[in-house]
Amino acid sequence: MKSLAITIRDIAREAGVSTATASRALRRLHNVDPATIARVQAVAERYDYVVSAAASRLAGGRTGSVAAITPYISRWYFSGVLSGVERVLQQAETDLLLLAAGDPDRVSRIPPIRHLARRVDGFLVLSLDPDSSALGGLLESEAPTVLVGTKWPGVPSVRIDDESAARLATQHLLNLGHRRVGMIAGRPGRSPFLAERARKRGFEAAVAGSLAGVGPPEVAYGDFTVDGGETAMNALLAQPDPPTAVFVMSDEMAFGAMRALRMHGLVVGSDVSLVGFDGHELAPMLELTTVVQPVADIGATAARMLLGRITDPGGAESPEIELQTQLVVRASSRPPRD
Amino acid sequence: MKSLAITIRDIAREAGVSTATASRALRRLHNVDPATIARVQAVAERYDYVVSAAASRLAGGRTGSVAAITPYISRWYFSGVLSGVERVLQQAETDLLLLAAGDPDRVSRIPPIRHLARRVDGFLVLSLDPDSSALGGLLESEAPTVLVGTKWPGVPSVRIDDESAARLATQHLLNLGHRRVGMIAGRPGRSPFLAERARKRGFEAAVAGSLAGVGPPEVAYGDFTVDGGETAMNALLAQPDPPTAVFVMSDEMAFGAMRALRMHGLVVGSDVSLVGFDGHELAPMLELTTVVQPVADIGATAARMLLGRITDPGGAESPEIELQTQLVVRASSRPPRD
DNA sequence: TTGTAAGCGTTATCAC
DNA sequence: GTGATAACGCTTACAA
Repeated sequence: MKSLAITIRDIAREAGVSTATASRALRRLHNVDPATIARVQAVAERYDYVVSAAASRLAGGRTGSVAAITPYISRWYFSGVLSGVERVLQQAETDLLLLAAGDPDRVSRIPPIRHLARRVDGFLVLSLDPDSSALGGLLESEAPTVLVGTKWPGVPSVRIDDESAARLATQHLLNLGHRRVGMIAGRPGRSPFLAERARKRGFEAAVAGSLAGVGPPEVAYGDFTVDGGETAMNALLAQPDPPTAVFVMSDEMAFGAMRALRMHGLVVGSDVSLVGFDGHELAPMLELTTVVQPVADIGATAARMLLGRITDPGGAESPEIELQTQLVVRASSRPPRD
Repeated sequence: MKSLAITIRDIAREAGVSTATASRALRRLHNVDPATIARVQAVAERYDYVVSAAASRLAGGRTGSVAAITPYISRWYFSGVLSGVERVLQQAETDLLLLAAGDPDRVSRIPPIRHLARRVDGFLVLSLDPDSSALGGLLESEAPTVLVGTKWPGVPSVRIDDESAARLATQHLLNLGHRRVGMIAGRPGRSPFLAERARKRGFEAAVAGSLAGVGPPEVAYGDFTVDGGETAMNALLAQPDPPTAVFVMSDEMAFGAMRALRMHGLVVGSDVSLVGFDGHELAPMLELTTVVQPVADIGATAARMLLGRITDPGGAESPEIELQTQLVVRASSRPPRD
């Protein structure tokens, strides 16, 4: 398969410079005559030439791509973040390598970082903690990395303040007058996701700081799925003294909880109040009160940060950016019956 | 930056063979002594060695990655398909390059195929027709390609039978006794998506073939979004003689339509019947009758086909695989009032 | 079946 | 500011 592709040599020859200069000009290095840059760029443009990432990488340059490591692809939060990531990378002409790690509780399916590091210029890690066995070596490798939805000392990150968002959401239920509030979280025990742990803390802090008379909260688990949310709500309703209001850690679980309530002949908002978390497209239509988080922005911001780290690894700072959330109140949360 | 990475030379030396043999052994070529293969593989394993994709590509080998070109990332259908794609590719130790093309009506954001072809071993194209300007050159390039959700002469593809699925869904409404049936499609005019055009045909065929007394169908457009579905339903209700049943081309639009009906004080299923298309997780909870399509399977199948084409380009056949759909009837579709 | 050696297309080093 | 030229790590004729 003879390669008919044109190479940097062709460009160099056509522009009347050496390949070395052509290479520099194409990368717009600073120690090149602006006139030369212009000429080379023009030729490249004319021939519709782009450097071979493989050759560039091999010679010690960039790969022109970054890897996003995510536990899931199709869940609402993750696909939303990835969408934002993609938009920014595309503009920067950087390729996106998608790696689905699968549930962190299960065996990881991610190839070792040191292998990947040869293929990409940097890493975007969604929700997974960098010390996770799935990410073995990420912290040691000096590869530019940005965390999304979690944080880690010395590593730049983009997230929301899950703890205070959860506290506010729960507080909203307490303010309405509810005294038996429950929670639907992802999974029992210590969650592998920092965000989930933070939301748990926020919920507990709100309950602990509330007026006297608030009973110990019931907690159920829905694994962040619709069906799981339904099961969890059923579990809560099976309690001797079920909560009149429930903080649910994701909108999708909240939708499932709504279904459970309906199956029990209960009316959302009247019999049991619900507050979700996410800002899912269907939240308005299902009248779900929820904490809206800017998923696409989160992804876009993280991607921009990563690109910055890649071009300027000197920036020793590791900012931890926190984006804003907003509690949007709808009919699913109302004062208790009595 | 001295590379501390171990190379094929190290492996070759350690195994007592030449780099050429090591290269062959690592790829398990057939003209290598099985004993040699075993020995080399063992050494590679021990040193945790993997070939450099960049070097391999440069030397004429595989890149070990494929590109998925998709209009959207976060919409239900696409994220579901991608999820299936990813699962298969991961097992095959093949990387996934994600390229979001954006809406085909708008200006394309995809880098020219001939550039991409240097970075990947093959293409997976979701929903976009290969003659789309966004995909300029894909058909000419001899790169292995598999289409998803569309088809094209001479190119292998994986899809469902959108036309007959739509016809069956519409027929279901007619069988219930509805005589004024409408449709909510994506966009007016000729859709850039073959699937949408096929669903339109299916709907029209059902209506055309129905008993006398069925009026000319009303059609509205919802751009495949929840909000769009709501707007479209409102448009249908504004007609002098609104339909009593509507075939909606996607579940998300159907959810929006439900919301519109509710806003008008109408009851889904009693006042107006609805049939969606997709099999969205929330369809059961919203009692939506819908055509369920196996999105993850579609992606997985396509990925497997592509991997096959890559390893064996000889397979001159271009199969057009059709996966099965299923009409799941729920409370949103019932006989008309009268 | 295995070895030798010539690239693959770029970047980095070191002169000029 | 620019030009030679040696890598970079691998695959693949061609030989043996």
